[in-house]
Amino acid sequence: MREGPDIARIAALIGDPARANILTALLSGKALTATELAAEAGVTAQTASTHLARLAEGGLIETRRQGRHKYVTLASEEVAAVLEALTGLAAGQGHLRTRTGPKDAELRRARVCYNHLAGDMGVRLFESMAARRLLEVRPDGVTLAPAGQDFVSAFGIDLAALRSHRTPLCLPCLDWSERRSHLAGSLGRAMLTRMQELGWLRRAEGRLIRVTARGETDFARAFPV
Amino acid sequence: MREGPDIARIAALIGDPARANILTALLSGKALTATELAAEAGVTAQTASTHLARLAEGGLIETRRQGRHKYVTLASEEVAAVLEALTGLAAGQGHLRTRTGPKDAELRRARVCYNHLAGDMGVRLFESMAARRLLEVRPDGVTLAPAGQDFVSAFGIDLAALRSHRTPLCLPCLDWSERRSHLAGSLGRAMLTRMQELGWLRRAEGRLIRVTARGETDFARAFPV
DNA sequence: CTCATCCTTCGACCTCCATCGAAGCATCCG
DNA sequence: CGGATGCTTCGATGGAGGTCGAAGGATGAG
Repeated sequence: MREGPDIARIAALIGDPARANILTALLSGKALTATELAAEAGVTAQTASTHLARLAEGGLIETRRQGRHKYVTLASEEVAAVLEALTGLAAGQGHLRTRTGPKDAELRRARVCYNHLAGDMGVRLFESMAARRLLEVRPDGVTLAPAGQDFVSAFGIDLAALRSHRTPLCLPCLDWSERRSHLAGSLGRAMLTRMQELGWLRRAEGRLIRVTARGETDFARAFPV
Repeated sequence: MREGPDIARIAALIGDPARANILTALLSGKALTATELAAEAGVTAQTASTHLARLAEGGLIETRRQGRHKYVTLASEEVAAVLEALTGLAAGQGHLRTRTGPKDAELRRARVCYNHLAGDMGVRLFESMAARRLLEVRPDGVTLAPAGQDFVSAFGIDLAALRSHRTPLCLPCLDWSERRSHLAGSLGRAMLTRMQELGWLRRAEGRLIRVTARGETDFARAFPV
């Protein structure tokens, strides 16, 4: 018997293939219904129901009832961090469950990581803003510099509204495909949705993102390397 | 059936209490023998043997035979990162396996995280060096600045010897107790052992570290905030 | 060589739990 | 009010795997 937090309890929850599929699907940040998750995990609605009950009791997901639907999201960014760390370790071992299809290349390029932009594009955005001193990167975290506030507002984001939330504005998030940081936090979320508004990106199935032709050129101009 | 890395396989390995105990014990960075780990996990030698075989086959640990002893270490820093992330999540939920003894406060103060200094002291060291520009902290990683090279050499560390290893020199590592970064990588390891040579620290049982009186004052002088 | 220590393999037991069929609620629609 | 959809609970089944006793190598000590 050792002291310390009970990591086995949490790891065992993630350790079932059906539940791991559910959690991975939720990494997209979208709130999914129970039946959608059942299909995603490849099990019937009954088994998915018991899995969701377990995950909720274990504090990994949060559920919210709306009419006769049950919407499910990850409970916190920390849960997402654990999942990304696990994904990174599994990917590093080269143990893929199925052979890597053409989707994987797209997934490495641009994808959604708990509601913010990840992959190659996410890293480019983060590093471009850091290099131009729009973001202050310090060991204890990332903050938005004064010049960055002007930049972000000009980009079409309502900073005051973001600050009214309790969630932190800027957070770094380590990428499993690029092994470099990208921008998380409420600002990361807002920038992703803003890019969709601008018609730069379109969400495909799962956490995949498709970049439009205009998005390609405008992104390169707005976030030079 | 989803694409992507197989995180369930790894999570299931961590998800057994006995194996989780073994892995947590290995977070100290020390190479432990199979029987020591069996005692640590609270199981007999036979069951520990099968667990170790599974963990090795899953790529989480590495073993090395020396005489009739079998020494076990974690396979990589990435494995340690996953374990620390899980520990952080579990600690955040307040789900402790046993009640927090007086040891916990000491553990938060100074401990060993896969062979480098973590806890409050680890964070202080990292931030002191970053503030004095001895470390260059950038979004894609941490490097040792020229001034930092002189500092580290004066501290009594053979940089050339460290560079000859394949492992990276500097790595940031997120702390579960402090939620801030501290210094990992081969330099982090070297600094920990150097502090032990200087008589600043003494290793207690597990991953706990005791700070000597001289270490207290000398550390504050060498790494001011 | 002989004994002790460390570790592994084998076999048997037993518990846990993922899964699905069937039925039961709750909600929305017409 | 029915009928349909989304979700949950119950019960039975089956399989996976954690556990330990017993026995068998392998290594080192005397």
